[in-house]
Amino acid sequence: MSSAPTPLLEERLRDADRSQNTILMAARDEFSEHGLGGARMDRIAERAGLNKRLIYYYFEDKEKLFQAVLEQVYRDIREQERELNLLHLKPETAVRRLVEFTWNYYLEHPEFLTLLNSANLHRARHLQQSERARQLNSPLVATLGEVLERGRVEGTFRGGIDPVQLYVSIAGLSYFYLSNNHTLSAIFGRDLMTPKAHSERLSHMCDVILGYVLRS
Amino acid sequence: MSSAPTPLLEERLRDADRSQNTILMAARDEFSEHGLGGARMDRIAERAGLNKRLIYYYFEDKEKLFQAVLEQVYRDIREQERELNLLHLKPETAVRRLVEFTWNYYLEHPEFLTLLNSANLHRARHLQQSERARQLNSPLVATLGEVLERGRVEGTFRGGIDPVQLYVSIAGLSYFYLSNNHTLSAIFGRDLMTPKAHSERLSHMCDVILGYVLRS
DNA sequence: CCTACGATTCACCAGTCAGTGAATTAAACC
DNA sequence: GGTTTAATTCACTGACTGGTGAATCGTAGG
Repeated sequence: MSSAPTPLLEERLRDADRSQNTILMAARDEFSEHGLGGARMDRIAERAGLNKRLIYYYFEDKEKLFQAVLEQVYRDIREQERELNLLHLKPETAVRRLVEFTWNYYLEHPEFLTLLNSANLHRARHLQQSERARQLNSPLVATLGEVLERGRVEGTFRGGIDPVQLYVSIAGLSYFYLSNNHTLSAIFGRDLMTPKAHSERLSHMCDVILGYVLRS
Repeated sequence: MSSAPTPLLEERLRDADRSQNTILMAARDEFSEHGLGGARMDRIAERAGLNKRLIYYYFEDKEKLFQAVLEQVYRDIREQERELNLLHLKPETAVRRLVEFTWNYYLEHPEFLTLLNSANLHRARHLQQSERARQLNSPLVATLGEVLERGRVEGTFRGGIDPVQLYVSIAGLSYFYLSNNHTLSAIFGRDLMTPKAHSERLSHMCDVILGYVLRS
């Protein structure tokens, strides 16, 4: 945004872009840890190391800030999904890679899961207002659809698979395990977050999804 | 709890059991709509039509009230799962029935999903303190384990299936679709809550799960 | 060097929130 | 009918909480 000389080592004391980003990251952490209702604006300011007034200066209010956080995290995951280049892979490899990527992404970004939960608790009204969110996500389904079609023509995949259903299933298998790992661990009396448990889960999910997609 | 004459038509003005239950139901609705952080004790009292002081009289504080709500909803779903009598069914029918039951239960009890999300946001600390929760849930895994073993012996099921993994997958396929339906609908620009979409989802999930469980 | 404007701080508020001490009232028991 | 105990109401509080008006300060451009 600024056309300033942007010194690489010498940091400016005042930098609007940097401050906005710092706030956004602090807000993402606060919202993901406490939910929209439990998040505190004072705590976000403290996390960011910036004055609370700045949050309102840049993001208007708590709701708009939450919306900005949501847009940012969606942008990030879709960006990384695009970099998978599923179209250049053998269909079977492409599906497996999507399963693995989804699992690893959720594992490394637990904040994404809780933020989505908060968004859904509020009926995703923060996304409905945002045109951007929809545009960001349609390419994924299109790509998956092409992969499925290619696999069908090739003879390895069964026909008639709805890419949306499949994507929801792939995401759901990872999401539920990781997002609900605390209740599940408590309920089943078994730690689901050990490296061993993780690799077992990933292998189970690949079995389930590929078993469904592949022609038998 | 009370050994009172419990008149069937003539309602007593004061009834501890009834009040506790009324509070519990009001709290369940409030927590499920707003999350633990967003829930308001005054609103719970208002929903229950009882004085707020009564909540503290019976449930001590907000945290303990939330814990009581969680225990109650878990008791309800496990009770209904037990009534499925999976052990008296053909293994394939049993698994299909569990998938259908899970789907329908989540569909009819959206509050269950949001409550679990809240519980997980708080790392399920409300359940860890509760011995009861663990005891309520172990029978299900045991039952599912027996069904899988019976199917394997019978020759229709593949071997080596972990009942916990399978249960998490069955639950996850329904959970993610329903719990995140608002973001998913917004993102994919497609209403996931029509009757047609529902029956398509159920049929897809049965394909995925039975395709995995059955020997091919 | 100065100036204009955007970035940041400060002090503050009105309303909200979880939680409580003490008074009051219904009902169970004798 | 009286008494005791449990259920319920009432009136409050102190700590927060989201949000803001106005002052101050850094810095880019002239």
